[in-house]
Amino acid sequence: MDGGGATGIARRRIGRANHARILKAAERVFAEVGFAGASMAEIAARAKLPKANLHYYFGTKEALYRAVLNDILAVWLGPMDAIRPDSDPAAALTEYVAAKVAASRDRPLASRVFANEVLHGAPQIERFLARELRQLVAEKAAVLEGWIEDGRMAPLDTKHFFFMVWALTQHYADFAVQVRLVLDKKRLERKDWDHVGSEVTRMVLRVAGLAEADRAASVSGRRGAASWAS
Amino acid sequence: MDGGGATGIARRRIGRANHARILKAAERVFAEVGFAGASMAEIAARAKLPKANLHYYFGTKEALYRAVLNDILAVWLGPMDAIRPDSDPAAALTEYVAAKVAASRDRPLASRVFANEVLHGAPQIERFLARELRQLVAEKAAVLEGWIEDGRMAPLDTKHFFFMVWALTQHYADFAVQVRLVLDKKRLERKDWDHVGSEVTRMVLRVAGLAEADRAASVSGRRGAASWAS
DNA sequence: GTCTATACATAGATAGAC
DNA sequence: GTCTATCTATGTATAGAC
Repeated sequence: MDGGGATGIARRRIGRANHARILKAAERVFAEVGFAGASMAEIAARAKLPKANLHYYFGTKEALYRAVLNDILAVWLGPMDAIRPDSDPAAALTEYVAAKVAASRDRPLASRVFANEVLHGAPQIERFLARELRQLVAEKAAVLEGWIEDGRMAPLDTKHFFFMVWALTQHYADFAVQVRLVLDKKRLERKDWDHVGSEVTRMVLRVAGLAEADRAASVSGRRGAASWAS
Repeated sequence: MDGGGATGIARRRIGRANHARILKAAERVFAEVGFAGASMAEIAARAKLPKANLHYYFGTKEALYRAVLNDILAVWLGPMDAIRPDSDPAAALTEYVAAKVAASRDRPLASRVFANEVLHGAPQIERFLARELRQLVAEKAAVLEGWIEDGRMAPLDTKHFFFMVWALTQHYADFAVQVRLVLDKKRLERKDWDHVGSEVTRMVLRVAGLAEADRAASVSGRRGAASWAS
């Protein structure tokens, strides 16, 4: 990591800037054509840097790809923080879905890189999925199970419930072209994304037995608050 | 397409067998590593045929890929036939979901090839998505809208409802590795797939306001049959 | 730290004997 | 119709001047 003639400070500042530029360009290219389809030359062109610089900073194409994935994984699980034992179920799920939809809207490239990796067998993140993700899902699924036992949420398989939320929300990033073509839109505008957010939220809340209609019924006394507990 | 010395019949029989072997091997390789990652040499090895034969039958890698996609598209939309105006909504949706889950279970490779294609911008099937798929969804969405108007189904955005069913069911083929690792299973057995089927069906019916609990409530008189129509 | 030139491997595709 | 040998392009990675 050392060499050159500039001072350490200047070197690091330039280094960080280039590092970030390369990561950004790489995320775009990996998202567009996948790991196998991406070429270092294309990434270098997007980053407006010579090809050799990429190898100077990251060594190999695989190492660069892992760096991109690493950036993604940290961001990817953040929204799950909304699920806590003391949260109001409807509010927590609404917040979780909103955060996941926002992620698909604001970082579709990250979603596609992740999807491509898993689609092809997760060769680079298998351990992450088997450990961190598995552990996190186990924890959050336990929270939902607590809510279900307390009659605060409709009974369901909590792990498959998470699969549903992921599938639904990430679909709008990963299958964006299909969504766009079926809806016959040039691109999704802000209002379209707001609509996606409200529709997905509605679906998730209905699955959890927490939709407006259900809650209204509950409030009006037609269905007791603990009616799911039976 | 003509040459050789064998009779037309024998030639075609051998030709068809090889044709099918190549398509099968190609589907597997394209599913595993994507279009860009697939090599004609690898596909030839899986089909146990010399590389040159692939070019003899299909010309180019892209043409072979299109042939694989073509086989998939026909199968892919079949399940939508279950959605008809005169169907019972709950029965039709149950049948539709069951067929889509069965497709993910029985033809996961086909699902992954399709997912990979769409994920990377659908360069080969853009026209199909913009025409056939768009038209089909418009038709079937209209059927659901009819059910909603008649108070036979909860109100929702019907096109996004289809996105939900696709996302949910195809998730189990496309993200199979993640599902397997999170659930800590070596592989999904028959009973696991049955469980997936019942959970996904339950979720979809709840979204449509047609779940057991809702229907029971409806029968017991706590909620009128037309309560969704308001 | 940066960049040009290049080594070496593998890709898709085809020629031409059988 | 089948298959071996080969052409040409492109890919990753690195050497070495600056």
